[in-house]
Amino acid sequence: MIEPAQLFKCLSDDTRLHATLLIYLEGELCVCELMEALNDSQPKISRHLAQLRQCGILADARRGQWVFYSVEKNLPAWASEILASGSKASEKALATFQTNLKAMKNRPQCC
Amino acid sequence: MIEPAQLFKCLSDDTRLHATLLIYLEGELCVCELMEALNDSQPKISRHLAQLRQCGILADARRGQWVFYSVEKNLPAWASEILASGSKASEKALATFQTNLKAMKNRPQCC
DNA sequence: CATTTATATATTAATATTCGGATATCTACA
DNA sequence: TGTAGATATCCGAATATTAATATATAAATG
Repeated sequence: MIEPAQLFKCLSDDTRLHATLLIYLEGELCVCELMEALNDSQPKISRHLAQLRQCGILADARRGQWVFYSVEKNLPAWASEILASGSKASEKALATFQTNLKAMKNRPQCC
Repeated sequence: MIEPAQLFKCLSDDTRLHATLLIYLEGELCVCELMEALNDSQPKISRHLAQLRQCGILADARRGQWVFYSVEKNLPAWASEILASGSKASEKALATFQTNLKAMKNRPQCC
């Protein structure tokens, strides 16, 4: 089970914070979508997602070529509350990332 | 104004997390009370409190020999929500710290 | 004043984190 | 097979964080 300080540490880096919150809002995203939305390199995104998975915050599921990340279903209530509060706090940045997502060509889920 | 990732970084260390939440619950605590409650050294407690103050999470007020720390009044709503969720998550540890506090002899506020 | 108590800060050494670039793995499909 | 696309991991360098120890400041007290 995840400890409070561990969750906070995971969310203390902008790449991890924004990836987590965007996935929280969108339900499920793959690495290439996050690269596009956050405008970051593949190894950087992948490395941070691995950390979030290892801490039990995100779950991954491979479907074909893609690996989709979603928020771990069994997250404790307090952790979900923190994601909700964080989403409110990062509203503006998240809106930009969602705009980037919508502008993305050839998104995997469309196919 | 404090940024989400910055708040999370402040709360990602157990000393800072526990000090912040205990102050959040108790209203106001001085360094020597936190030393007793968290069972940590004076320089360690003081250094972490300074960091929390610099980030705008805590406010300090000297009264006589003692410096009392409290949660910054103008904290945004999302930040207060995170403290509330964190308190729930750390309920057990906080109960222990409160027990330590009650057992402390010569607490400054009593005088 | 001199001393004591409370708190803050500086220094140093150990450890941790982060990123970029290179490379490896895995899947789909010709 | 073999090639391409998507993702993961490894490595080294730069930077940041942390704790412990020592020292400094500030207020109370005799």
